[in-house]
Amino acid sequence: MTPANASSPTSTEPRTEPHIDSTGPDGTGTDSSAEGTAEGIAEAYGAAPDVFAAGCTSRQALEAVTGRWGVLTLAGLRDGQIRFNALRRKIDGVSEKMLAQTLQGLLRDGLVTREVRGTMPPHVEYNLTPLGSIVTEKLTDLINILEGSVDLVLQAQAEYDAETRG
Amino acid sequence: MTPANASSPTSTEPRTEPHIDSTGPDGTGTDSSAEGTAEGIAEAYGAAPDVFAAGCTSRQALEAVTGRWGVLTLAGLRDGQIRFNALRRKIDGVSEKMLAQTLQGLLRDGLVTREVRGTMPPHVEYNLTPLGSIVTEKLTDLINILEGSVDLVLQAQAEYDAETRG
DNA sequence: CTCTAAACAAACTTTTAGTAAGTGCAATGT
DNA sequence: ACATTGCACTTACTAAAAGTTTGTTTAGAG
Repeated sequence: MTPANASSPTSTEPRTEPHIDSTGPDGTGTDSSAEGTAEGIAEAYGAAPDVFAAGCTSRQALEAVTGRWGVLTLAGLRDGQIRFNALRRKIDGVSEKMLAQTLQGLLRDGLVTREVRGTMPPHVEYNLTPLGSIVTEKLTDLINILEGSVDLVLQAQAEYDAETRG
Repeated sequence: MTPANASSPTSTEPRTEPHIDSTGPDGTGTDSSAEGTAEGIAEAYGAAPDVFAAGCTSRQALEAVTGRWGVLTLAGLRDGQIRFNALRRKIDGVSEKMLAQTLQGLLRDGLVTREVRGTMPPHVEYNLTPLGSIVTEKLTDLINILEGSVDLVLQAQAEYDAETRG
């Protein structure tokens, strides 16, 4: 019943779509990435985007944002532009690969910008786009709530563990 | 330099901590889950929680919330209590295992409640806790932004793909 | 009686994340 | 002078998640 979705484009992985170019070799067709999926088609015809639908662009974006390192990456950019390795040092635990991949995903969805400065001692600055800023504002709210609720969370965890292990 | 963290407690996986019970066999010690980590200790001494720190409880909670299915699960609960399979049908693409795991993680962190009704044709209702409601509010804002920005995202994706594949 | 549905649990496979190492070049350290 | 370090990545390889399938228990429908 559940349609076996062969390609599972998840979170931060740079999504290289199958790209069914039905417009011919000249490639002048408007190329919306979710082409072929039911939601992609519905979207193209003006249907309301729905995150609960697996193929919806909004869900793809959500996955880029809320993937393992998405939130932290965006939060790391909230104080203005920052270089790759500075961001890496800021986010405790990210590997270079994951940060690069996450940034590429956010870049693709138009949430961050990338600016290459000096040619040779590589200097690259990342920053938020207007969309990225709005999204990051909400994420910052979320982070503040969670940081302010550690006591509550810790208590809930203790209770849960006591019940579970009993 | 980067300390190789052996145990990586991630997102939705029901975290069964090593549980270093230094209080003896009676186990009366207050058991805050991040015990042993630098951030856990700092937290216990009243330091401000920081999501950027790998061992912080707030980050654990963030990972439970923003994990692959966390946001969608919480969003699925925003209209009030709902049964397991109803939630599963609502969230296109979740497997039973993942939904159960995600719910357990959110349950442990005190974001959702679980209520077992009739004993035998299993009837279980899930709902948000006050904390979960606040968090879900912010997530709903985020979702609305993303659903309202599909055109922008689609455009950014097209541009990115054109540049990348060029 | 057989079948379905609910809410999971356990075993197994596939996908994704993390680790380690390599790249090219310049500024520092010894 | 010569090795080392830092920058911003990429590519192969390995560990850890997510996903799939099957099984469980018990009531009610047909």
